[in-house]
Amino acid sequence: MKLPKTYQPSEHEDSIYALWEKSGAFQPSGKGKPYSIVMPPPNANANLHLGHGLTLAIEDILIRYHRQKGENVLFVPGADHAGFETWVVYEKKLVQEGKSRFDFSREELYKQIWDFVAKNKDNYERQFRQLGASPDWRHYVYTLDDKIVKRAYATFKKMFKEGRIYRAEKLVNFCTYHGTGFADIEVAHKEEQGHLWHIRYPLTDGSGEMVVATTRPETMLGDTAVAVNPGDKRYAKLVGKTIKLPLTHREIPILADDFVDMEFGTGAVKVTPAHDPNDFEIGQRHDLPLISVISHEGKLVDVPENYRGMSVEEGRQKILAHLKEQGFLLKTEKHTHSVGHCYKCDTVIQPLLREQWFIDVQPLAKRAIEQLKNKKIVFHPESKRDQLIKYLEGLRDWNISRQIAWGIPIPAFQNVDDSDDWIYDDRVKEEIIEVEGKTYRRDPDVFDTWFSSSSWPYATIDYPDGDDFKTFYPLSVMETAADILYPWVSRMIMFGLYVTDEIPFREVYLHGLIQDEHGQKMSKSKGNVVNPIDKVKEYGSDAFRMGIISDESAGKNRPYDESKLVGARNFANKLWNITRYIEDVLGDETAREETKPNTAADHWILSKLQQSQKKICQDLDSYRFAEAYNTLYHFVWDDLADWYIEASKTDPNKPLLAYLLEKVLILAHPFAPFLTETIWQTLAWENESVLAVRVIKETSPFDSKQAEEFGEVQAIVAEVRAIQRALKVSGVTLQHDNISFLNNNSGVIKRLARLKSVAIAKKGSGIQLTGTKHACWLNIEVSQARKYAKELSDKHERQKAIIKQLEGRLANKNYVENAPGKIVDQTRQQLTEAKELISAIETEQKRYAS
RNA sequence: GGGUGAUUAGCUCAGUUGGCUAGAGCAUCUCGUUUACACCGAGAGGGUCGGGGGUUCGAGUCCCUCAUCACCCACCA
Repeated sequence: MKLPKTYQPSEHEDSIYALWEKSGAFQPSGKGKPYSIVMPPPNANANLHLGHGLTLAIEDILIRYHRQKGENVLFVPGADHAGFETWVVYEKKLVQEGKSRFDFSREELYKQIWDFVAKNKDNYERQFRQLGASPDWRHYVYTLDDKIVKRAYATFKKMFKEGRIYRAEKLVNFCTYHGTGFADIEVAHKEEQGHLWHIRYPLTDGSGEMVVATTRPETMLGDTAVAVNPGDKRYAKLVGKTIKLPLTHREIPILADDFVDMEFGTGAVKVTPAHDPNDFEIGQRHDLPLISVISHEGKLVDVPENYRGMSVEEGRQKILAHLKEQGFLLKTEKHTHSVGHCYKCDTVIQPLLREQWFIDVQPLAKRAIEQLKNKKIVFHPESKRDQLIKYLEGLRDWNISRQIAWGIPIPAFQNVDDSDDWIYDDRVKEEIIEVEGKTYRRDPDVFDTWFSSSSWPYATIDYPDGDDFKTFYPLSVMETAADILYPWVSRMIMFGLYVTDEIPFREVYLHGLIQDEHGQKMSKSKGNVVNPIDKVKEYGSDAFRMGIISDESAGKNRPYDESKLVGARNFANKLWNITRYIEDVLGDETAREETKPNTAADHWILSKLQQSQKKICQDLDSYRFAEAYNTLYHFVWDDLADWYIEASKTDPNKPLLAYLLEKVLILAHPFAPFLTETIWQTLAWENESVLAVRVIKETSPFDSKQAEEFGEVQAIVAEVRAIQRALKVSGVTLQHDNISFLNNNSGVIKRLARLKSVAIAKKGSGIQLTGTKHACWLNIEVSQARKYAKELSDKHERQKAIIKQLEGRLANKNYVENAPGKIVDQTRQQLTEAKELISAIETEQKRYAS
């Protein structure tokens, strides 16, 4: 025996992977229909988590399966510099070392982080190999590669020239800890228990007061108006008058604006255009001045001296205390509201005025929405399409500037003498450039990472002139995590249409989050993170892959379940042992080209193979990974191992066994690439043959009538086993009146049912089987068999119930008239069979009763 | 405030256009060492498909409603 008793993944995986790479198995074949997937680039600097494991499992199953269909397959691997994410990690490291980002110039920081990431990048590439991913590594792309940066610049330039990108001073979501702005979508909103403070604002003319309600009293120092609804009778007379703002004594107008909700609070709103997006818009409509009272460091500035330099929270307390002292604070209410936080450090996001680059997204969104509505892209799950459309419809302009060092520098320069004069230029290594006799200074900011990754589907394959682009675009599938539908998928679609005039991919498959076993989100802080590489080491790469997809359903979050990995490990071992057995039986006889099914079992297993292969292919074509795996599992374990191989032990059909093994290895390959290739290489049935590039072919023909007859064998075996168990007998003989079917299958039945023999006899005494159309009986004394009467009577009851139900159905005129003829016939057929069965049971019962 | 998904066996989940007695894996229990495999084999038990209503000859599946849970979006001062 060449193979050891259990499959030891770690002994084979590395060398098998090396073999694949050396053989060129992962390269596009250049023949057949193009099929392409570009990997969502994982953060090059981070450790893999289960999400990566799932992503690669799904993508690699698709990729390997499409290779097996004979397609021209391109799988592009990549890695992400992950701008802000990595920046945060690096900054933490600096802090641990007692340094800070302020100790270095941006250029120095960029260089340091580049080296820092470079060290970790190899780590993740190795881990992808351990997971069995089969990309063409020659195509490896890093998000800071020249071609990606150039593409980002080309897009920026096009948008800049066409007026799709503009520079403006607007309110930006700003994290005062990290010192950078964010796009709307990056802000993490949280429900918080806060307060609604009612503050008296006295009229300047002394004729009374207004009461405003606010959750952020500290911003009152930047108020430039009080607004009421134009239809609010309570305040109609006051519109046009002015307020004397408490604490600062600044005079501000009372104005009417539709935005104000009469029902909320007091119906009067303080307007702080520099620190609230709604107020900003009111300010624009009414031409109000902008007074910034919070700095980018989160301190109060441009305020009366006694508040200056305080943090927002300190200032709030101080101001409230003063308002109270001076009798301006009318009341304090509890109030829950949603507050934006930095998703990394949890600092409250401040809307701050800042000049940034924005993309005018609605025109881009419009095109995307059109294509989505026309179903030009297929979604799995389908429901995500409408969600995406809704999102795009409400999308506001996208802030793409980030004030961090780690990222792609924005290729824009500002005239030092004219702050409104911005030009595009890609000489980003220069801080100062001269153009047409004017001096320009580079924008110190970098792009939002998502800006460059929006071009990922075509930038990676060399748009516009590369051969890959011409062959493989649009991509076949974009497979990624459901939670980046908005930040990434939406933008790839918008950018793809804008830049290439085509949808970037034909289908989108979104997978859900893998939570911990209790349904909690996995996170470092909770300490419930599972490292996929640990699991690969524990159970094998294939077991990890099969286990992780065995519950997969598009778009659905689901808990991690280690027992699935154990089950998959056992399945891998089952396949291993099937191989050991077949190899042992075959010896040197490995011919398998011509299958000649002889027995009912032979025909039956070929029919099962055909059904299973068809089902697996259909399931994979429709992204039903768990179903496909399940079909494979049951074909291999139940049909092949438990029935066919056991049946074949009496008289093995060697070419057929060899044929079945090869077929199974091919079918199982996308699910268990290492195991199947290891087996294939160990068998060495063909020289220089790599399983990974073999294609799925039509299965061998069989006779379906004979295949069906194996069902009788199974029925007889099952009943004999049941009787023997019930009566605790063994060594019995099955007798029949020279029936050819039983003669033909006697060896198999004897073996599977653990009989002493199958013999010909004249209708004799003993227990007659009731579950088969063939008359046969066991040589067990009726007296002894009486013990079996209970089982028989249970069986009788069950049959009676079935008959009653079927008869009832057929007695229902409406059913017979309205149900399709096929269904009604089926019911009649069932009734006939049930009656035959019950009469056989009754005959037996009478014999015991005597 | 808006949206999406979920609710099926003890646990984790399938159940594709409504149609055999609702399935699987794990767990539990019984029996078993038989030319690969105890990471095994043969079996068994376990479900009023979240509640209520409706459509239909027929509903886990379609419609309405209620409840619970989860997630996402949102500029409610």
